[in-house]
Formats: sequence, C-alpha cells, structure tokens
Amino acid sequence: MAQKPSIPKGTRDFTPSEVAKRNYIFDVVKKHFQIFGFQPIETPSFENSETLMGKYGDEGDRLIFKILNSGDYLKKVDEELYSSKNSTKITPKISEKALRYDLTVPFARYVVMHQNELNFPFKRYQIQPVWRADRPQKGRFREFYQCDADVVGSNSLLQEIELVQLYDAVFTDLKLKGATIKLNNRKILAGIAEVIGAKDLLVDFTVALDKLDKIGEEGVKKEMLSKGISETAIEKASPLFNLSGSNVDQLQMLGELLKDSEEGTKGVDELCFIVEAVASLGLQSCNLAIDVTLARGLNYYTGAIFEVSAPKGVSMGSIGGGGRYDDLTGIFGLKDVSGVGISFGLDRIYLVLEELSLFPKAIDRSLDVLCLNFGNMEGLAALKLTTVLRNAGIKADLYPSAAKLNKQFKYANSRNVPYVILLGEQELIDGSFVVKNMESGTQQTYSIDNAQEFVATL
RNA sequence: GUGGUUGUAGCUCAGCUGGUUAGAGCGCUGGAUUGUGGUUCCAGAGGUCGCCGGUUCGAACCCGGUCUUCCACCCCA
Repeated sequence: MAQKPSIPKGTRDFTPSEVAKRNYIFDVVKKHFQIFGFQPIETPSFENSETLMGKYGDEGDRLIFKILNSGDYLKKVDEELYSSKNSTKITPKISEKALRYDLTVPFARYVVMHQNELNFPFKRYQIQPVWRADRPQKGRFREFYQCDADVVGSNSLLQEIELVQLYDAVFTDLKLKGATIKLNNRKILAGIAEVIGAKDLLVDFTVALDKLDKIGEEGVKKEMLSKGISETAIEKASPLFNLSGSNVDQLQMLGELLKDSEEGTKGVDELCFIVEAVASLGLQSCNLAIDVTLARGLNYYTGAIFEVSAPKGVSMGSIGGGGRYDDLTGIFGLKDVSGVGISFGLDRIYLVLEELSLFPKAIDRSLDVLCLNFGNMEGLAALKLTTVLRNAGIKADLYPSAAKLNKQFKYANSRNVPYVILLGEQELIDGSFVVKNMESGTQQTYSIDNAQEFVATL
C-alpha cells in the first residue's frame, strides 16, 4: 500500500530556488576561503566512534548519531550486559561508527593521519554537512552545513586577525551589514576563575557567565551559587557583570582585574594585540566586540574564542563561531600543533539573508531565454536557434510541445524568464525571430542568421 | 533528554458548545482568447481533517498514544 512519505525530524528538502540561494552563500564563502589561501579537504560523513566520542563532553556524546553495526549486531553483547540495560556500556558494542558531529575533530584526525604529507602551516577549508541528534527549533537542524577554515601549525596571533578579516570579507560580500564578531579568550576566563579562587570550577563559572544577557546578573549569580561557587568569589567577579565602554576600556578594566594572574594577563595582552591590529586595519561591515561572557566550545579552545551574532533586530542564534585550540591533535597523539579556526553556519546565514531580503534579485533565474514552440517545422528551427544561444553560454530552452501560446507564456512567467522568443510560421518564412522582453512587453525582430545581434544585447 | 505548542485542499488559513454534504483566498486545469504572459470574467478539479486507538447515537472538535512543527530549558551553527 502507498504510504505517506516523510523525512526525518530536523531534515529538509531544498527547492531549486533554495538550492540557488544556498549555492550563492557557498560560493561567496568558498571564494574568500580561497582568497585567504585556504585549501579544501573532505572527510567521510561517518567516523569511527572512538574518534568522536568524548570530544564534545557528555552532552555532545548524547547528540552524536550512532550507526548500528551491520549484521547480527546483538551477538557481541553478552547476556549480563544485555540485561543490565546500560545504554552507555552497550552502545560501543553494537555501534562502532558515528556520523560526523562537526568538522573540527575530523580535521584534527586528518592532520594527525596526514602529518607527514602536510606542509605547515596548513590552511584548510571544508564545507560539508554535519549531524546532531538535537531537538530541532528555528535555525537548529539535525542535518546542517558547516563551512570551516582552520590553520594548524602556527601559533601566530596574526592568524586570529586574519580570521576576523575573513569573517568581515564574507559578510561584506553577502551584503550583510552590522554582524558582530564577538571575541574572548579562554585565558581571560581561566584568569578570572583563578583570581576569584574558583579555578577548578572554570567550566561551571563560564557556562553561567555565558548566560548573562539571557538570564541577567541575578540569574547568573544564582546559577553560580548552585554550582558551588562561593559568595565572595562571585562578589570579586561582579565587575564583569557591568563591563562596558569601548573594547580598549574593557581590556583596561580586565587588565586591572587580572593583574595578579599570569595567564589572565596573557589573555588580555593577546586580545589587546588583536583589537589594536583590527582597529588599524579596519573592518568593512562587521563590528568587533570584546565579550567576556562568551564561553562556547570550552572543551577544546585554549586561546581566542570567536562567535558571530546576526545584526541587531534579527532573532537568530550565532551564525558563526571558532577559536584557538593549542592541543586538539594531542588527543590523537600529535603534540605541539596549534590550531585556530572559524566556522560559518550556512543554514542560519541563509535564514538571516532571507529575513533581511539580501539575496540578489535574479538569483533563482534558471533560464535567460525561452523559445516558444509553434509546431514541427517551427520547433525544429527554434531548437537550432536554442542551440546557437546555448553555445553562446546563454541559459536557453525550447518549450517541448506546441501547446497553446497562453500556456507557454504562463510557463515562461512562472519560470521568471526575462526573454521569450517567438519563431512561428511567418518568421520561418522571413528567416527571422521575435524577442519579447517579458518585463517591458516590448518586442524586437532579429534575423535568424544573425542571432549574435540579440546575444550582444544580453 | 525535560516542559509546552502545532498539524484541516498544492500553499496560507477559517471552521461556533461535539450535530446533516468541511469552507475561503492564492495556486492549478479548462473556457472567454486556435500568434502573445502578468489584469479581468466564467466554469471545474482537488481533503482517509497528521497517524493509531478510545469516549459518544454522532468526533476536524473531547480523551490517550504516536509522529511532525515551533517555543523555552540543556546545549549549540
């Protein structure tokens, strides 16, 4: 029996128009990746489970799609383990592969496996889908694309500066004005935790701090208290809650707060360097803002942390993120290779551009010219003309049957075709064809032997 | 994973307190118009009311389950 087809939760089909818009973003991002000297790689859509598991924290493990083993996968589970119903213990027995959760960890694996072939510093970009078993909501999907650019093998802060420029270049090209590149540094967060005497609670401290603009100062303090951070520690950290002023002002205050922490001071120095350099280089359409509450990806970032938020007034989570990780390849056995990278969230950028109507107007124009079909002889002549146009690189098509002109014109309309060519009985005799401009409604006649004359007007 | 929300024609949505044959706009098809689209007019097609079960004389409407959508957590692009 025929059943109603459906697709899994959090996945999508894309229409021709959507694909055109997505490709537009891909092309812009890719172009700037290449201009900045990044090279493309691809990795498999699924990895060995042990490559992925444990790299994103407990929460991440939960969100990784596991692939069931082929064959009689329950055979390897002994009776005792089976009856224990312990999912975390049974999972590795019945699933040895998992879908890619992001592009960074597979890249680290790639670098380690190919270390002898790579020329460091290695700048790679990668545009591929990733999968997360998350609960979907607006801008959150279970299958989505990440566009990553990372540099490994250089600990120069110039890389961070270039990555800020790369964000700016892409968003400028996309005509997206007013995106904010938020910048923080893991060392600053560690320094604060150290200074207030909560060094071992760094992650809890920063996760709570991250929610400042969402749940407010009181909410953050409450969460910190519940995580076991002392009242006096919170009191010491309270200047952070009201940090304001320019980037330079904020860094000055942070420098003061962290003067007794070597690590924190180093973080402040790093940010100062980046902020000053970016200020002197200038940005075209993005803002750069220090944000000490920014605390994403702490599982592996060690230095700079980036996150890009959409322009004000657009309700959308971050549209990009990234950071510096000094030891990501360490977990795969390659020490002392520093990496830094950023990611563009294609699906979210799409939603933002759509909301702000920033896609180029003619982006889903799939045809430049449609030849109408008047019958056997005329149709054949029109196909010849279509071929000439195609050879000239014009997106041209011939309506396949001699349907009523009304219908053929309506088809041209729905396809958004700017020019329609009429080649009927009379034109066949005259050796001509008529071009109708569908927007203005005007018509012009050209000689069939001189189609170039028409081509030149396009 | 927790709590909530949504689902009716291809699309956007009405549908009263449970009551006969479930409606509109847009789109689609045909015609006015066999060589001229967008505007207009006329006609028509199209729905197991997400799915499964229950309550009831009777369910699009009430109840349970399930899937899906969106939202808030968690986390994150």
